[in-house]
Amino acid sequence: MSAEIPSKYDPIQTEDKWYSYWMEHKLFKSVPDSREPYTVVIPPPNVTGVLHMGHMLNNTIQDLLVRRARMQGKNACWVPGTDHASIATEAKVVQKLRAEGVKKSDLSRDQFLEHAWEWTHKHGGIILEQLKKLGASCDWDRTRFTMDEKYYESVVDTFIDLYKKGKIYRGERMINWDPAALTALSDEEVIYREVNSKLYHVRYRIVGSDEFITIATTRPETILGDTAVCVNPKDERYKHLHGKRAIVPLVNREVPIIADEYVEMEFGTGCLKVTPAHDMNDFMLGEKHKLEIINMMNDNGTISEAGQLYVGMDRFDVRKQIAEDLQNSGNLVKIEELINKVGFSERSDAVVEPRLSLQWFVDMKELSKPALDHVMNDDIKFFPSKFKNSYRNWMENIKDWCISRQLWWGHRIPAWYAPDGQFEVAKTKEEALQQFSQKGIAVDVNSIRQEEDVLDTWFSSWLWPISVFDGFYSDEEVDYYYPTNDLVTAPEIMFFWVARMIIAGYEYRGDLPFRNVYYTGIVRDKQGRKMSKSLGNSPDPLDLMKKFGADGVRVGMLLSSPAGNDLLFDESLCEQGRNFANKIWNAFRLVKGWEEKVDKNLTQSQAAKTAVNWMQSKFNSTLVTLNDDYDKFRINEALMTTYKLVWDDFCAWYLEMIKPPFGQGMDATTYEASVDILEKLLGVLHPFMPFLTEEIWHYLKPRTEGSSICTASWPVSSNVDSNILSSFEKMSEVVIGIRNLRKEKNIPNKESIEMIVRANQEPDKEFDAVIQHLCNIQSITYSADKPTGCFSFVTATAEYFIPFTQQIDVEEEKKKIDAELTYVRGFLKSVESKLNNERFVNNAPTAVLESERKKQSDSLAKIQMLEEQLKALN
RNA sequence: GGGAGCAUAGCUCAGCUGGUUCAGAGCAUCUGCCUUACAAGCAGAGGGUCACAGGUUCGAAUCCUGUUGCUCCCA
Repeated sequence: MSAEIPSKYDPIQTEDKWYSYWMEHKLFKSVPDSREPYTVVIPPPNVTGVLHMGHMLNNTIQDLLVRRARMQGKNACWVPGTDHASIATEAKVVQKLRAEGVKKSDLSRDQFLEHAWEWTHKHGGIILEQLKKLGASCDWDRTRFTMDEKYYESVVDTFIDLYKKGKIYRGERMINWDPAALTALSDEEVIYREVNSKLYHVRYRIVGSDEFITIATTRPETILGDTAVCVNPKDERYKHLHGKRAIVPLVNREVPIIADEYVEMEFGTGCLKVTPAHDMNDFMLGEKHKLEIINMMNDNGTISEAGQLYVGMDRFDVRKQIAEDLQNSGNLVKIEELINKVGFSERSDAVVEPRLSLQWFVDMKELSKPALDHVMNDDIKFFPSKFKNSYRNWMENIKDWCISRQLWWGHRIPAWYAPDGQFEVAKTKEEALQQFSQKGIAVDVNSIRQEEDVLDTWFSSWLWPISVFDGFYSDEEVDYYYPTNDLVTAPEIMFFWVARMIIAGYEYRGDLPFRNVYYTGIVRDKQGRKMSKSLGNSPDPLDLMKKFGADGVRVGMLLSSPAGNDLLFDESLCEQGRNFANKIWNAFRLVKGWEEKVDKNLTQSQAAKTAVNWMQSKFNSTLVTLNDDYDKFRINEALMTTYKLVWDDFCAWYLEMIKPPFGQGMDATTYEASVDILEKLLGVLHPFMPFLTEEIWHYLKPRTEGSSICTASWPVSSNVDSNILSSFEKMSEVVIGIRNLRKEKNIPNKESIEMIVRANQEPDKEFDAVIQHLCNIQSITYSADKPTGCFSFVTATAEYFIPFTQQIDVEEEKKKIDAELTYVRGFLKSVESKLNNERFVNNAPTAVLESERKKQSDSLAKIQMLEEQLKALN
């Protein structure tokens, strides 16, 4: 046997073999049937993305949940797919074309889209192939893409529906503008970073006076668009200026001096210039105080005609130039260094420009209400629940959602414009024409044109849990699989995606999209830095899997990642995972090796019988804990529970307890029980380590073609004998005592010894045979008297004696007993101080009191034993 | 500026409704072992003022208040 089964587990060979087997036998395929469904939809990765460590963590957890559910007999359905990721993908295609010397502006929309599709077909789906290496048990027949024909249609239909309901409108609003990508961004696509800036102090002359007022700004170029100066009404320094006017330097425009609580008196000079067209807060001030709006910037970040000066220059060049010009005109008071936060585009990394722009919006106020309520009342549960707070905070202050993007790659907005600018929202040009004519607007096929903009990527992904089941056009699948069960995702996209799926779920299905949301942490490197391409600190997941095996990496990922906490990734975690795999492998080799040593004539030894009984109870009681860990999404604890059950209980204790002495055979009863236990262990291990467990499962017993541990049953807990569990605890104390004694006294393990036990209560002999087996003890005798000429050690309930095999150091022994006495006396003192406290005795619950009294009597007995030992030595 | 969270062993974290000397786990470290499944292993050991200061209580890592430090989200 050992010739066939290698001594080290080799993951590379087995993984591909079993993944093909699983695919071949369609073990992950799901179609609606009479079973309870268990559904998970994958957070669709970018279609042209490659697998990174974040995906590894996220998909390992999903696979774990799905595999367990499948074993529990549920109809497990994990839907994979990809997202068209409009900005990210378009940027990549633009970049690729540029490298080939083609500018996007030289192409027509259709030509560009052709390139984009080509790119998508070439690079799309790589990531899905990589997920298979990880062992992901998705139903690949269901793979969806957010720009699939049907999916595209559902996005467009949703737009039209919301428009008809009055939830979508077109309007001029302050939006985040990306001057590099030339597109609007949603608030969530703006990343704020601290940068070193300069705070320019600029003085404005007061009209009709020689007095100046000094404002402070980090963006002096926007002076060109100033339409007011603002101070805090409570600010004594400026009270005399309320209602007066100031002159904007260089452009010499007269603007009002207004007062508003918004101004912070402590910041800068306590005086603010107001540029409503180029700052969110200034825009609000402008609306409130009815200020003029001067849009002094072009979409590419250069100064427009309205700016009067520096027309056509870039905003950052102007910033330098205007500082000089203000200096020359005598208006620049001083420049301070300042660290402030500046918004950058998530995609192009350009400094975002707040800009007034005509865009499409979703009115979120009403739509979001059920989504808030159903999370707050736990219809949808968040794990960990702390994320409910930020969710509520966001939902209660929700802003309208800017959904138009000035891009080509994506779902084109179904709006049609007449030459005069009037528009109709309709699915097709024909319908649009009809709608125009119904309103008496004379247009024809050639005069109307479709909106150029596409929709925000998230406007398609928010339909994901419905659209993957064709839920907008057919009930068959969606009625069965929806609501899905668990969503596993990163907290970073709680607002982008999770919140909006919940909104769409209630709007279009009248029901929650998923019952539980498990938020994973961010995978960071050992030093706590985010993994990124530029830092080069992210290992390649495929390399890791080659090195440690997919199972090893899976275990490594889960070892230290409690829900919502960041994971400080270190290869040594995968090493630990690989070592665990090897440990299981060797345990299996040991058990399997006994198969040919089974001797039908042998009867089961008492030690083995006890061991089997104990292991069964231990397994069953641990399974209860394990199921509870899963139910509470304590994933890493579920792993640790399993890890200890296998490594400590099964390998370190059980296998040693039943291991026959060298050269002897194994009885059939114990062998069969062991195979049975190992099979159950493989069951609870399978979600963590699918490949290894499948390999061993097939070795362990003859299996029929097509059978798999993937669809074997998750073990069911039964019969927990709590007596044997507590007897085991006592036994392990004794065994550790003997091992220590042997070590201290240099009594080799091979030397068989006697043991005498003096118990202060009815002795627990349950594990005596096991103790003899584990510690090479010839006989255990019980005695009321104290034997002489022995080493000894003491547990809570008994005293153990091993006869001397050589001279002993009396002083050394006395020292040890003294130390133990000191400890137990201290313990007793702390217990008695409680018991002597009348208020404790009167107030503490009976159970607590009783346990204290038990402690008292146990330690009194122990002290007596130790004192006697000491006396005996003297 | 607004909101949320965290602080426990060298590291990563448990510690659920206050109650075993409650101060735990895994890893790392140290010591001894190549013992016939496994050195990717076995047997042991050390290591912490539970951030700080108060308070509530018979009893606080746990509940309350303040302080300090850190993180995240939002503007």
